Amino acid sequence: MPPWETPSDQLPPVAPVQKLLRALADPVRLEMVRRLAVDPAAEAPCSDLYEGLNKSTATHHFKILVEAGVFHPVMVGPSRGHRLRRTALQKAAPGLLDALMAAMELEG
Amino acid sequence: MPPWETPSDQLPPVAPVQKLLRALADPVRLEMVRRLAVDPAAEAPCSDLYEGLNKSTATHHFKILVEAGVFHPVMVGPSRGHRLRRTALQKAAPGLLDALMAAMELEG
DNA sequence: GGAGAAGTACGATGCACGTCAAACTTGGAG
DNA sequence: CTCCAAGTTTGACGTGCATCGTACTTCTCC
Repeated sequence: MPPWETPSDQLPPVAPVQKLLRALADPVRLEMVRRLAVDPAAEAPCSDLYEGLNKSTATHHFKILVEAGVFHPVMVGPSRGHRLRRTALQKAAPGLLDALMAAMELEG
Repeated sequence: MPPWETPSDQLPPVAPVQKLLRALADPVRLEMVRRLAVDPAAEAPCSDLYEGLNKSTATHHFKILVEAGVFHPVMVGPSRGHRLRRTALQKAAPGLLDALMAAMELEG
């Protein structure tokens, strides 16, 4: 079964804090997360999450975010895409995502 | 004027989120922060913040944390040490430190 | 079925960074 | 003053990782 068909209640666990931080501590990935975080649906096709970047580089970053449990691969219409695992993240690191978004908001 | 005499209201600004995350996304440094975070005084001599690590490596990590605005160099009795800049952090990234500590608590 | 778009897989490359050892600095204790 | 403990500085080394180009897969649409 391809990853984008995995039911939401059987997703792999979110990674430990340390790995989570490493996943978020890259400008490209942080921007990817931000874009999904401000999206009401919290999901978007791959190409909506980056710009001016080689496709293979983008895939690399997606992989890291998925393995950290931040993203979950989904189908968005005809294209592949990713969904932000809000509730899982909130459970594993309560308030972390909110804090990051707030901080990014503060500094523009 | 040596850095440990800088008055608390003239400390350099906390780094932008991205740099903050990079500073925290290392197991050694995260542990250093945790130790100060659980300390009521929020300060300790250098040697209390690490173990089994070369001194120069520790200095290297301290430098990164100071430059990110997480630590502030102070004198702790006769030795040098560091203080966790709680309020500055709370202002720059509200809830971030709490979220991290909570997450670490959750996973033991 | 064929063509093209959208992602993925795989190597290669270059730089950042975590680590250490050794030499230097500084503050206290005797 | 001398010695020692505690940190810092500097230089070297190895690994991890972000990036890219190219080749491959897989989907959609005609």
